Amino acid sequence: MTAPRRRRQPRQERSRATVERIVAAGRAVLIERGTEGLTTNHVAAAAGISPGSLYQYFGDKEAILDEVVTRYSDELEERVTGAFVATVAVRDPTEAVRRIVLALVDALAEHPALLRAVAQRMPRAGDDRRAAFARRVDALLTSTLVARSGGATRYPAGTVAWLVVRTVESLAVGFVLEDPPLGREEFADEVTALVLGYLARVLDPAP
Amino acid sequence: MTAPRRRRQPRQERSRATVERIVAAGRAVLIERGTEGLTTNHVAAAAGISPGSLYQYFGDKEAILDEVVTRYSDELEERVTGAFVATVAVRDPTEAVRRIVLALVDALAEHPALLRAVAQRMPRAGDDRRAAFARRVDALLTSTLVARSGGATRYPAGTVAWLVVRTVESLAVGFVLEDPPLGREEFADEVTALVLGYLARVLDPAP
DNA sequence: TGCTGATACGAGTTCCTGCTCGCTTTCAAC
DNA sequence: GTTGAAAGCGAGCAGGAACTCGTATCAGCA
Repeated sequence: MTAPRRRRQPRQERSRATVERIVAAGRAVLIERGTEGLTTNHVAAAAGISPGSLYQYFGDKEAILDEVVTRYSDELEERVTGAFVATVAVRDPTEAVRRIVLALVDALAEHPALLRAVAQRMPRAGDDRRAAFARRVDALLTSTLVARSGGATRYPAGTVAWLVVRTVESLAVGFVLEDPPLGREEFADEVTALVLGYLARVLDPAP
Repeated sequence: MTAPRRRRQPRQERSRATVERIVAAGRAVLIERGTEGLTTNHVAAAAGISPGSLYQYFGDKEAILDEVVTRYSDELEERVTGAFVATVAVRDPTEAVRRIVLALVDALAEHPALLRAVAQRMPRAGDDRRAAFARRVDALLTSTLVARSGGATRYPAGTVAWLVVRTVESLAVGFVLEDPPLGREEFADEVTALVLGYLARVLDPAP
């Protein structure tokens, strides 16, 4: 049996605030000290709380990290989704893709340290969170593709979406975390060219 | 002062073999138990050696991991370079790119566990190894691009190489580590289409 | 106001890690 | 055969991590 992720449901307002403080502290420690420096004592100290209190609400250290990552993922997803939505009215595909790419880059660039910490966790096999996240974005893109192309695709849209999403994601992450040889605008232009070049080739019924 | 990476130069044949056993054991433990399970005791046990003997040749645990990662990187680089070389004679760009992609995927797929362990280390900021590796592949691609295009590029070849290399690399890693919705051959075709679509668009002097 | 369960505390327990050091064994050179 | 440096050993040390538990405080209610 694994430890319970949550020990107690906070009932009073006070304890709900404590949970928030713990999560915020976890995020802060992750940003300041990285994955290595994320110890329960550090988190407790940063939250202005005793180590024991952590375990009132979280089964173990991992559960805290999980919560932090989940919220961060949700935040990112919200912004990306927002960019998609804000873009449905944009006729020009180039402009649409460009905007989405920029939204992603900007979202990621807000907390490079957090992104780095999360990226380190990402490649885990059984990580449902990342998989679920990617799948939702896949679905988003898939439906967009189908809508824009009128359903006339040579390949299953899911496959195309998988490639495009991972391409854009990893390029954006790389752009934020490494020091790339191009600027933000230029990056967006290039990625847009990359994506559209591929989509044009793949979506057109007649190659 | 940081610990010395190597303590003693092995003089006798016996000790040189010990170093090899340590590195091999480190690799094996990394594959079997992942980054978490890579403890000095485990490595020593796997090498059939006492913990103390590790420190005759390696300054600390990190130095062992470094050596394992270095050798793995070298191995990968060699195979990728080999694919590039074996491909210079191939006229058809589609076929050339396809072969290189397949070589990369196959190389990565040989030890998914090792790849996962290494990928986890990768996103570290100050990691020179990965940066150096990527830079060498960049250079390789850059020169290939310049050679094939006759020097007539709209963009600095280095920028193009950065994008292409990171795209292919991360797609290949994703293909091996996640469970992707396409097979090996199909994957190679799609990545080739993606890359060539971009290169065609970017390299042609007249769009 | 006094009672009760929820909340918070934090020193302490347990465990396991990386690493050391004094000793023993091996072996090449003389 | 002798010898001394190289190689190897492995119990054990120091440290720090995650986590516990007996105690104290607090908020809301009769």
